[in-house]
Amino acid sequence: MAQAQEGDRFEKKEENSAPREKQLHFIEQIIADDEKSGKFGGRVHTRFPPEPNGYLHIGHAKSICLNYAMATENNGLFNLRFDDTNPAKEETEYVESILTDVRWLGADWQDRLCFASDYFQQMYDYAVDLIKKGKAYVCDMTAEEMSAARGTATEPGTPSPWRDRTVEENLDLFARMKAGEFPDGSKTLRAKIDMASPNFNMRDPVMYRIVHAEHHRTGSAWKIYPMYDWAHGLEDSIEGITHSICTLEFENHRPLYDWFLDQLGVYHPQQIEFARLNLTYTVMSKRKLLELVKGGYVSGWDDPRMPTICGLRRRGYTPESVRAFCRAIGVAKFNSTIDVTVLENAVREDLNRTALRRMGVLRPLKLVIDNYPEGETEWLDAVNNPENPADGVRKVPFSKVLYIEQEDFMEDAPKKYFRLTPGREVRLRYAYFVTCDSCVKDEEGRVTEVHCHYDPATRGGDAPDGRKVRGTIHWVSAEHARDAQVRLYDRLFSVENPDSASNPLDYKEYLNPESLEVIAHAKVEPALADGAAPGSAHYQFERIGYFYPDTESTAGNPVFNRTVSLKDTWAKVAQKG
RNA sequence: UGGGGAAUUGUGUAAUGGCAGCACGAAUGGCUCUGAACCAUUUAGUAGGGGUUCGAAUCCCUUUUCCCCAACCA
Repeated sequence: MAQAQEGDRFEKKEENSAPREKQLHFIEQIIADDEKSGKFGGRVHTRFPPEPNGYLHIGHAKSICLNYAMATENNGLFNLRFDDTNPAKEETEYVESILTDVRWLGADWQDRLCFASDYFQQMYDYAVDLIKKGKAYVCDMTAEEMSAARGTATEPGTPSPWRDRTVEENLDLFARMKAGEFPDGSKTLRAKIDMASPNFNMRDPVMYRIVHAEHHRTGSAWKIYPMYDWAHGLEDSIEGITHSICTLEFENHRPLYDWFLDQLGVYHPQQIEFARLNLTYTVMSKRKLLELVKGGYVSGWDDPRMPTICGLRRRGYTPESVRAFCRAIGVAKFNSTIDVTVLENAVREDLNRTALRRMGVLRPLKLVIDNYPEGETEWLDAVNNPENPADGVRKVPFSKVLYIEQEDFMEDAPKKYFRLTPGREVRLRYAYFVTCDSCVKDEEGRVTEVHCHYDPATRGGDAPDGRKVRGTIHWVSAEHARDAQVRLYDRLFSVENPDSASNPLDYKEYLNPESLEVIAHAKVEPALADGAAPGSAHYQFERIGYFYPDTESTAGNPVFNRTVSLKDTWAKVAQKG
């Protein structure tokens, strides 16, 4: 290697070792470049454009977070816009839910709540303009005829017999379409582009169709409705959007997006496509989610097993955790599938910092402390959140008879089992050290009761002589325990990708029959029952997992949804044998 | 059999001709009044083949695989 070249390399190295800017993903890079070149006058304005025909899911969250982040990180603006151009599928119910979900996620559209339907007149005027330019025509073909004339991948389509109508005739017909003179499906307005284009989207695409239906906002004012390709670029243009971010399947549509805006000579935003989110063990298409709801496979859009925003919310996911997840998965053009454990870890990380610790026993087993005074109750201090001392301490009642978790006792325990087993001393969290003496069994050999004795000197959970115990278990005083229903959720599907070709059956065949387990009578400490109102707090049931009061929960009838379990190293050890 | 995209450790994502890095997972150890959290260490990658170059994940050629497109849906 020559000296000079060594020198070059060294300089490069110096450059690289300088403190580097945050690494940008490809959309951030495009925006940074545009700001540098002054392409949009340094402006950044994004939007999230849902069609109100279903509930938002985690995939939409990726898009919302992306668009909102691009705006806020660049001192820009973010619009929420309903793409309500198809009255047949859209409903106010969906508008309401979308508003709630976007707000919950924390994306703030300020005063820019937009509706495509507000632009219908303007779009109509633009269409008239296009007709006058000889770039659009009214076509009388039926949908079937049009499909047959579209051609194939290798052969061009055949031009519509109506393609060369005069401007006057087109203007007249289009006005009469608008006036409602023609039945559904009898005529369309089409762009006159290129029937031989290798891109089907350019083979004279439909701009307007006739639909005599009630629109959720404009009522029966309109008899014609714009198609997506025609409408979307106009919506972006009208709102002054700079970067129109959408998913990969619209890549083929970009030439058309550009064509319409160019023909009109109006303000022209830039469409950028990224890969939509796929998650293991679930489905993400609106059609399939709708089917799960309508078919009663789940309890509703907000069933905590659903990947919908409202389902995640009801399950106990926080907006912070969903945002952190969206940040973690990145943005690219590669069609990837994210392991659902990434989502689970995101909520664990957030809830570990913030959730209030409580004790609850899912599968109760009676523990009797033989040497503890009958009828006595002590109120012991328990830390609310060791990750945040400011959350303080609460009192937990302790007495002679307790409930512990069935799996925290084993009569014949393997060596690595640190919990209760005859002869072993463990700590009752925040209470006392107890040593197991014996157990009582029923006729079938099931353990019904465990007996132990305690060391009064270990009150609060510390041994004055400094002796250690390997295991600490949670408990609830039997006398003070309150009943709660606990719902344990598992993945909705039993295979990683219910949609994949490697799983040839209908996706519903792969529904996980054990995705919901209801525990009718869990035993929880009083503070949990008192804090069981919906939305009151996120909890960690110590050593078990994170739980969140269900929307049906009341103080008198507590219901907790398990958001996610704690990581369980012991389960792995036990499984290995 | 046309057009448009894409391929980097198990997963996801950087490196824009110059040390293949980061996160998550996993494994191991430490710590611990949660077998959690936390800390430390380890693990493992440029789809294949050619070429250009002092030097290629990056540029060129070629092969393979995957995704999207022929709704009056978005």
